[in-house]
Amino acid sequence: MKNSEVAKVFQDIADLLELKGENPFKIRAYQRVVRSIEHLPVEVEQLVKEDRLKEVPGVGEAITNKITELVTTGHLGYYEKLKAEFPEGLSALLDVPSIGPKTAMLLSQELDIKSIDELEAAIAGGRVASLPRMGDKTVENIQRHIQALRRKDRRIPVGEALPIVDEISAGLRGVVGLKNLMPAGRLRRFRETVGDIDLMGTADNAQEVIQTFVNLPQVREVLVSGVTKVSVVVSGGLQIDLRIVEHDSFGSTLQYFTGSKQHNINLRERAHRLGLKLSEYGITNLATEEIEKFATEEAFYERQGLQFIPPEIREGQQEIGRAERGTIPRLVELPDIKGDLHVHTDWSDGHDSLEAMVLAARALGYQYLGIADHSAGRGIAHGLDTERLRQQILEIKKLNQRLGDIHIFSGMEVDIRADGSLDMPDELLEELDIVTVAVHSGLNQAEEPMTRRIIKAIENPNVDVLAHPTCRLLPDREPVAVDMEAVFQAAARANTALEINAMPSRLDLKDTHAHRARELGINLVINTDAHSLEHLRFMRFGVGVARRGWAQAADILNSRPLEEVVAYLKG
DNA sequence: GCCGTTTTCGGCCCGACTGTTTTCAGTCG
Repeated sequence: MKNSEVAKVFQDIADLLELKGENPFKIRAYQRVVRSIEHLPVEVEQLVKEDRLKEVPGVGEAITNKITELVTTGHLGYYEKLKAEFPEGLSALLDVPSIGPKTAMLLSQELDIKSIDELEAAIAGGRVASLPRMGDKTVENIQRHIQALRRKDRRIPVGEALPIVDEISAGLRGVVGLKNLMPAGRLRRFRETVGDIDLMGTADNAQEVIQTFVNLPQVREVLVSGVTKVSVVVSGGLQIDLRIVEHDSFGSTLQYFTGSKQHNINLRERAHRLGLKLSEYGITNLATEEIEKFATEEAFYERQGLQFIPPEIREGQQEIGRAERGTIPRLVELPDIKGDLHVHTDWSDGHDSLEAMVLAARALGYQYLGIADHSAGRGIAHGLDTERLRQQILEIKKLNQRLGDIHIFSGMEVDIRADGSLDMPDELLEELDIVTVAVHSGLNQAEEPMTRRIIKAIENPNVDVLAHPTCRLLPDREPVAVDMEAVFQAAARANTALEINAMPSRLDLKDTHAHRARELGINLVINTDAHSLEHLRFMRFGVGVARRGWAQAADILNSRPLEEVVAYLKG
């Protein structure tokens, strides 16, 4: 049973306990476990086998027993019993913002409503407004939220959101006295998708910033406009909240709005034990009632005796304990990246020429670039056959002689066929500097053959890198069915590197996978898979994923200098 | 249901907003 399925069951349990009006702390305990499971680098099933569930934050004896029952029998008695107490589908009402457990139960008990459709019908019939504490405004509000939910409430990939922030920031650059403008929330933590954008900044004159902001050409609608906060919808339907705060409390405010929620809860619980109270305004000494303000996050963490915690790892897992002991590593950063080892050119389905891609990489300050056009099996992508690949190898040789200051690796993104064989003969692969392999077709294979297929490719001695290992596409296409733990074990044995594909729609490996691969000592490589010059800039998204997986520069193959990469590829 | 430099019981993060209220319940982030 997959972690996501286990997490779903416990999320359901939390929802049902809410409907039941259970002890809120018990509910929170379940919610905490859901978040822990979602961030787990290993499969829950494996932890059960090794009797290590207790190591997961928030998992105690009772939940250990429940998880064990669930993954070993595929069934959880407690959950089934709980479900039977409520009408099927009732918890779906909780998906509507402004409807919580109390309202959902009221609607269910008084009006026998158990779906969003039924709720809409009841509103239209005026039956909802007749309930106690249900005024016109409340009903209107619910209706609006249902419509928003129907219209489009999907999260967008971080790679689409960040360029919007860049544009907005550019538009606000002219405002005098505006400082510290930056995103908070999921975006700052580089979660792979975001629902809206939180922007924060400090200013001498908040009103001036807000006025400029609401008049930006991207702004389509202003939802709320207050003294220090404004919410707008930009073209494309994305909501952006901008908050302007005081310079001297920016640190604690930014920290608060960056989250994650679980990180902040853990931080506050700890602060409480130290006699302190944390809020977005600063740190209050509980004994003296005095409040201390913090202009920077660094100072905010330091006051609590903690090492600075990078936003990408603030997920309420191990990070606070590590910060206490001062053992948070220096995570990889964009400037550490010395090259890109997976780009396409117009030899296959890329937009730009080989030389143009090389020059663009050089302009980014890279020491090397790996060409990885498709193999012939990708007919639709003008994949290269053996003849054209030989020509390209020659072309790259000439270019390497002509340009002294950047090294070009000749390589290929070779298709892994359904049976695990490669779409290019081994003799030719031996001539290449770097061989990257990837699955592009037959994505619906069952887990067992798919796993065998990928492992067979990983174990080919000519293969250096497995690209976008799960083939998922954000926000819609699910990853292929594959036993990732088996893939990791095979990659570790064969010393094959695994790619973190930085394309915003891929981000594959994802954070938890990168974490696990790193634990096993597998080399990671962050590639853009660029199909045009502009795509080379996707690198920062891959770096974000690597950081979320706690990766250091030493874990990333393409953060090493040219000589070391050459040595690795020869080995 | 979890957890411990107040350790096996008694706590459990914090503040704001909204709407329906006349003192607060419910929801959210």
